[in-house]
Amino acid sequence: MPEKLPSRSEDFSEWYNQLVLRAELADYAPVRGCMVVRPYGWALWENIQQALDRRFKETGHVNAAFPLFIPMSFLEKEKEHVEGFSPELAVVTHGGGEPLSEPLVVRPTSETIIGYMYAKWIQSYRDLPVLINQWGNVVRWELRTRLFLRTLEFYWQEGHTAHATEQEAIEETLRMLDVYADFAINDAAVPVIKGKKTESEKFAGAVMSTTIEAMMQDTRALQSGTSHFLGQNFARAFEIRFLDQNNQLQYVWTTSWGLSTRFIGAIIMTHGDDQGLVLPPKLAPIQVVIVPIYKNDAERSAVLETAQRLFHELQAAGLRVKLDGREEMTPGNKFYEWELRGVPVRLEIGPKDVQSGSVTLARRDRPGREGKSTVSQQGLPETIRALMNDIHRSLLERATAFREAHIFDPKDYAEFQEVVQRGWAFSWWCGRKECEAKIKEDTKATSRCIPFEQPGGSGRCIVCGEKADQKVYFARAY
RNA sequence: CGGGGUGUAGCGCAGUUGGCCAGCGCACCGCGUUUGGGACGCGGGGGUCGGCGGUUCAAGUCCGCCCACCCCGACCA
Repeated sequence: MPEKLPSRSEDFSEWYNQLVLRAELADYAPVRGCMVVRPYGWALWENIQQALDRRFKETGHVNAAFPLFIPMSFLEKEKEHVEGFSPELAVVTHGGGEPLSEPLVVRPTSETIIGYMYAKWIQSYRDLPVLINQWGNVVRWELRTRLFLRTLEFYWQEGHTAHATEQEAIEETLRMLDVYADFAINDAAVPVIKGKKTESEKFAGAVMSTTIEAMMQDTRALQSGTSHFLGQNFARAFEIRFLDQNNQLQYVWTTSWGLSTRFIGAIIMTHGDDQGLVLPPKLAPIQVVIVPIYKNDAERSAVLETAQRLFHELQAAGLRVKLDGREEMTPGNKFYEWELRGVPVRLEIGPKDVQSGSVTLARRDRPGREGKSTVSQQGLPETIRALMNDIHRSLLERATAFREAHIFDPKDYAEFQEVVQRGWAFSWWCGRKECEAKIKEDTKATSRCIPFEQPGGSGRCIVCGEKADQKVYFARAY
């Protein structure tokens, strides 16, 4: 039978790589750094999309689609933007067998081409705000790639909004960060910390970048979603102007915000265990798997009849259910397989259950015997709903407790350098680039965010000892 | 792009100082027996040994070049 997964403690990154492949979330494509998202992985992504899209619609956004190709000159219109992205651009120089008069960039993000269109569409304050989101793919020519975490091409959504006032654009930026945090916590059971990026970590072309940061089980940080206040930078670059109520020509204020398939990596590394994936119930492609157990034909037909009846009952109750009727595989083998693939709830139905009107329930967040219980077939959908809520709650609690146990408040820089190798440091920082750079140089840890939730007061910079009025999370990051 | 490593069946590997027909485990296909935590028997299919060139009577094995991938650094959602 398939060998065991490497354990997280012996080799976390190998655990991750093998898990992605073996759970059939994704596979390596024939192009270096590119991945194929397999049906199971895509189903997970579709559930993420639905959860987010619903929230985008609720907050007044509409979807649209912009081109994959962007004229090179567009990128060059915003100075910081082009400086940030030019090293990682894929550029198309030929089309239809002829050299192009102007190279086309495969979009690394769409601020520029959307800015160009907004300039055409926006004339008056009556046209504002523009609240558009796009689901799509982008390409960034990364040097070191990992499935889901960093690939040359990835799937995401990017929201792009334009507003009449700075205030309104900042509010939008923060509102969408809240949407991400709400999704992460309440749908993915991934606890996140909301905050601001430092100058050196912010998006190329942004005035302010905000982020949700999550801690993986190896204690590294993963930026799981970002929302940017772009000020008038792109408005000026693309002449996005409107006439206000006083007939004055003004530049709009824009925002952009994105969450990518990287989030799948966050789910894997937040909840996964040594048996495999542990998917949060609300996003799991299969929420309940039914494994029938029998020895002979008589048992087989009785068990399958019950299994099918319960399958339809659960399906009718709106649960994503799978009945695993494969004849060639033993139940034990199926248990291992569905555990590897992270299905939150497993239902075992055997002759004894048929007899007594019960089923055996196994919850994925507690592997082995410990997670098993026998429950009545009566009211099974409700029982399972309650169980899934409990699983969600316990995943979130466990991940939060893990994170809290690995956030440190080092007393001095020596201790800082030590703790940042086994967790995050939450430390005072004076705000100077040099101190931030020294940390990166000495420890490979970077500033993750300046959390909105601050202890208040002031302290001394962990590096230079100068007065500091903000505390910052520092961590090694993906 | 620098440092290190690996390329033999889908996956994991073995293959002696070069020697006849390139092997093993798992997976896969067929038949039968099995099935409450990774079943078993029998029978099968599957290979330009990463690529190109060289040395040799003879290359998976020796030499050169190239390619791909993995790990470590510089860039990053």
